[in-house]
Amino acid sequence: MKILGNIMSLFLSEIYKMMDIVVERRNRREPCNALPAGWMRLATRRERGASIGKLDVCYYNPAGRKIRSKAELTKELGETWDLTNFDFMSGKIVTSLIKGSRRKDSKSSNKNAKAAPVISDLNSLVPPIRQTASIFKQPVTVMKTHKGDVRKNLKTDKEKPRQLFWEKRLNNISPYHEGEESDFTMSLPEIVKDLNCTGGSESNAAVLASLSTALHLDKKPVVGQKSSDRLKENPVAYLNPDQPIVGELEVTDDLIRQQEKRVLQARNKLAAAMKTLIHASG
DNA sequence: AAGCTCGGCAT
DNA sequence: ATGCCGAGCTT
Repeated sequence: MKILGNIMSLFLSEIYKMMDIVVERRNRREPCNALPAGWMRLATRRERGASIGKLDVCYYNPAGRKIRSKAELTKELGETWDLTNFDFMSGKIVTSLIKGSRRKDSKSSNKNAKAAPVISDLNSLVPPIRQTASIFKQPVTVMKTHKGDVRKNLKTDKEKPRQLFWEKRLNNISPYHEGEESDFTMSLPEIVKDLNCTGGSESNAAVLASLSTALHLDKKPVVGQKSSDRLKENPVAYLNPDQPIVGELEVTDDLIRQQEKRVLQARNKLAAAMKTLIHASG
């Protein structure tokens, strides 16, 4: 009986070895690009025992110390790295963890669709969700003061909660191109002004993140924040979450004409480049 | 002694 | 069902 069990587990471990070739390479530390540089991920398949086949995942910090749980990882990185949407098992940032995302699963989507692009890159464009979720169940008492008022109030209060200054959470993320030095900097136009209340020397990155996200995702016009001294004292009350964290933008006709000129120049440059390209190839 | 692996408790 | 960690086992 015992011999049969041994043969069985050997047989199973062989199957899992074969599966690992397709699914995931075993016993190999691999860099994890959802974590800071130098962090490695290791997945190990259990080969014997009652829990045979189970995948154990651990991480190694740049110093080589082993991290075995998300709790432990948070203890080490929580201050410096946003792990809200980090999935410990897969080592990737998972869109399904982001509140409000309703992505179709791969089975029901188009058969011809290519594999999803690196999800962690996409997520740098998604404004992070509110981080005040409590692990404890919070009791709620509904007080009915006026007859018939409750339903009406629920409807008007349905606005989604938002996090102010979520841009600060993108401070550790910077764009880079493979094989190039990652010293990306971008100067903003004169009319874009920091609100001067987000604090810190890295606020320019936050402003840029905020502005580019607004331009990329929102359909509303980007006009900036109404200038107010009270904003610095109480951003919760005076910050407009629909707008990027820059001062009120004053776009003059002159600026528009300047920009038109630059676009025209760029188009001419592109046309010339294409012309020489066609000439050279054809 | 350090690292690996699996059991088993907690959630 | 699954995350987490203790402890026995291996090197």
